[in-house]
Amino acid sequence: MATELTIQQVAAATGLSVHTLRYYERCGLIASIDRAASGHRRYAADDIRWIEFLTKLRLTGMPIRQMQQYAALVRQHPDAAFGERRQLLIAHRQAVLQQIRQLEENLAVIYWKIQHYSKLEAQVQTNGNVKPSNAPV
Amino acid sequence: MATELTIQQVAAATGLSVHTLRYYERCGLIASIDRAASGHRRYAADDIRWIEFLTKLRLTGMPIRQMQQYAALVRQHPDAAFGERRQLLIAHRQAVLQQIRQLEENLAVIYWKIQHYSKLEAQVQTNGNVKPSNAPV
DNA sequence: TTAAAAGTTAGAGCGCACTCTAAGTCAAGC
DNA sequence: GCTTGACTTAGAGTGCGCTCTAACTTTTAA
Repeated sequence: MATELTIQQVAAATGLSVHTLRYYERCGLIASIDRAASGHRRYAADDIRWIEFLTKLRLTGMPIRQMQQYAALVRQHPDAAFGERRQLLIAHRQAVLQQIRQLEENLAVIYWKIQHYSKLEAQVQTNGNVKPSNAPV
Repeated sequence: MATELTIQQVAAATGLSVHTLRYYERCGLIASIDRAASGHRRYAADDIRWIEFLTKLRLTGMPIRQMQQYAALVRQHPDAAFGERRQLLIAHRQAVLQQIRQLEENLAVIYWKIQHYSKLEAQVQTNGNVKPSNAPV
């Protein structure tokens, strides 16, 4: 096929480093990549798509271990085990939703604190100082 | 004051381990905690509130380094430097909002994939197999 | 009074996810 | 032909954020 990319091109395309690409292959996240006669890796379009999906799992906080499980399912049963794969993704989706909820909860406190500082600053502008407080600042 | 807690009580209250509490103090995230005559730490209510805020920063992904900067500002200028502290939190808020956006973007792909697996499974139910595809699975 | 539990410190160790190095092979341009 | 840069491997190193250990002291409950 015409579109066979070198490792460096794949790095540029996916945002991963060449080191990380080799690391992912070594630890089983990526199946063995085709080689040129020289032994150099030649990535196919499918490989790129798989790597792009992997990075989405990573960016949503899935640990390498779990990605390895998922990758193993895909590799061992390319045309089956959809139920298992789906279950794994559903569990992950739950984790991500939970993570977003937690971020939003804590973010609310940060919003509050920023506003609080605005008020204190305004006090400094008018009074020259702030009245003592025992609240954590 | 009546409400002076031991390190273990604070661990239970905040969800941090006693190790982490000592570590946070050692690296300057928490100012020196009062000691009993024995040398044992005695945490005041204010300390707990500060630690709770710290954990919100951590849980939203703020690195220890940045928390140290923030803690230093609070410690060095307890009744001033509101502008600087506010700027730091505003920058962090931006980072968190960005993080949430990214999670949501990638989550959409995971949703799609789950649905895709549902369809493939349905195909297996009716056809006994799936038609070959060159899309990454 | 004494055993067990909880506290202290300095410093070592760990798990994760990369990230880099060394020593060598291969490819592309002058 | 030769240099420069990209590629290969196995394995070592890094940074982060804890987490644990060893050796010791203090508190608590039986």
